[in-house]
Amino acid sequence: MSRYLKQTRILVAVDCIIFGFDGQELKLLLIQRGLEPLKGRWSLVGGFLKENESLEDGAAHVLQQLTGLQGVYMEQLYAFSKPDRDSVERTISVAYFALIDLDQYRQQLSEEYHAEWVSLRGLPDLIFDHKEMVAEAKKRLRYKAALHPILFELLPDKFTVPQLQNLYEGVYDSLFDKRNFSRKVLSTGLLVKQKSKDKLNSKKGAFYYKLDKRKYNAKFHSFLNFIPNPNKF
Amino acid sequence: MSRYLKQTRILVAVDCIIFGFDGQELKLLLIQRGLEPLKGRWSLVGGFLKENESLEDGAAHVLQQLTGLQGVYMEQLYAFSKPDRDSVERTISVAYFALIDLDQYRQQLSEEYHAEWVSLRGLPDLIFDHKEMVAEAKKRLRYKAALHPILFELLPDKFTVPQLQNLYEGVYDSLFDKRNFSRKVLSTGLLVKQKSKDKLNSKKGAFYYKLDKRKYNAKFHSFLNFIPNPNKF
DNA sequence: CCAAAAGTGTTAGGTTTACACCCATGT
DNA sequence: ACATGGGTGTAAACCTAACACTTTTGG
Repeated sequence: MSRYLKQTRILVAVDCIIFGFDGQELKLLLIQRGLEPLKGRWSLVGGFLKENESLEDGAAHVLQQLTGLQGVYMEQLYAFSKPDRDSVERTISVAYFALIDLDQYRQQLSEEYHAEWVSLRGLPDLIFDHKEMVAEAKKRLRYKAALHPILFELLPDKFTVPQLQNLYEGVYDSLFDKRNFSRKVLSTGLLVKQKSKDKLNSKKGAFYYKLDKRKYNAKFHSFLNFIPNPNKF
Repeated sequence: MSRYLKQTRILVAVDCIIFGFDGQELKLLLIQRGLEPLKGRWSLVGGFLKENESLEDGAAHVLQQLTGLQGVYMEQLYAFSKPDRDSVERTISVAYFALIDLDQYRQQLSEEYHAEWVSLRGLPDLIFDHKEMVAEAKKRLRYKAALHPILFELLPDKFTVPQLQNLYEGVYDSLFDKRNFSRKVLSTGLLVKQKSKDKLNSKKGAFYYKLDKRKYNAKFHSFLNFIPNPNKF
């Protein structure tokens, strides 16, 4: 293979903003950095792009290494490229955000990486421009969730409507009317009511629902308007 | 400065999908490639990222070199990274799309680059994965224009409502009801009616409008819903 | 005077919001 | 029996879409 002459080759990294929901609040999966410099400081999960990998592959590898999970929802967020963003060497980083069902992932939290789920409020300091990346990811998540049923990716297979509302309220840091919320959600036809109830969060119990995968895939790109007054956000 | 050891450094390019509107239809600014291989084949405008440049800077430089324009609307589209996407050498390319007022740019079309405005229907073959980039850019433009007043960036300072509708109809390849369209558009409060009329396109003449820059900036990120039945698209 | 494009109003249907009470059950 | 959270209905305001006729003027 020939090459382009006299051009600068640059390190390319992938960083993943991994959101999870524990039923109460939104969390981020962070690690304590393993290499010097800045060893021990909090950081997003990431890695350098390998010779024969696409960015999508790279992001999937990063996630799989850390969580063991595959087939997780992931989306390219943005390519960050300020020349001095990495203090060691010039690196551009393409950030991806991932949504994972925190329940499905209770395994070893890869001791090896000192990974932890950290509440989105009160994040610790992060290295480089990772804080900016997280801010962008939050913005994008809010934007997208206002229009598309993306937040289901954060929930387990079976979930209740109050749980779902809780999640939306967490993401938008507001309270929604439960009558309007459940009507809107159910009217999409995306949910299939189950016979069983979740009895953990109330005495009466709340019915479980499952996603109708077929309709979910079909309507994923439709504009659905789950939250009231979206222009407030 | 120290460096990361044993990591692969990769060529990083910036490619720009430049949309323009000539009053009739949407066009793309393409060039005939200057370097071998594939010399003379149609290509997006692009360049390699320089040592001390951010991607945003790189994209702005590319655009400025070709058109002489600055301060143009631009947005990062996506980082394309298939290992074999460039047949010469592995390169990742971060694509940006730009919207420019074709009138404001009637100058030399930089003979030097063999640039041309090409109609979006019936594009020629493009090198590498540039066709895919264009397809993504079209998708993004439609998506975004359904929600935000982004298409004004393609119009001259003064424009008429029928011209604006024309543009929307071009982007969505459909016809909209002019009564509903003008009501929606005017109800945003974004437009300021001028005294003068455009008499080129009709005998009666159509009033010119200008953007209220203040309100435009304020409402740019609001959800505005300019087109009917957005879920059709 | 005619063709061509601009401009404008109404109504019906649907969607969104605000709001309050009853239900089931574990303690 | 009571506290807790789950579940449901209605009416008013608003928004969207469908639809047709009049105006202006250059040729």
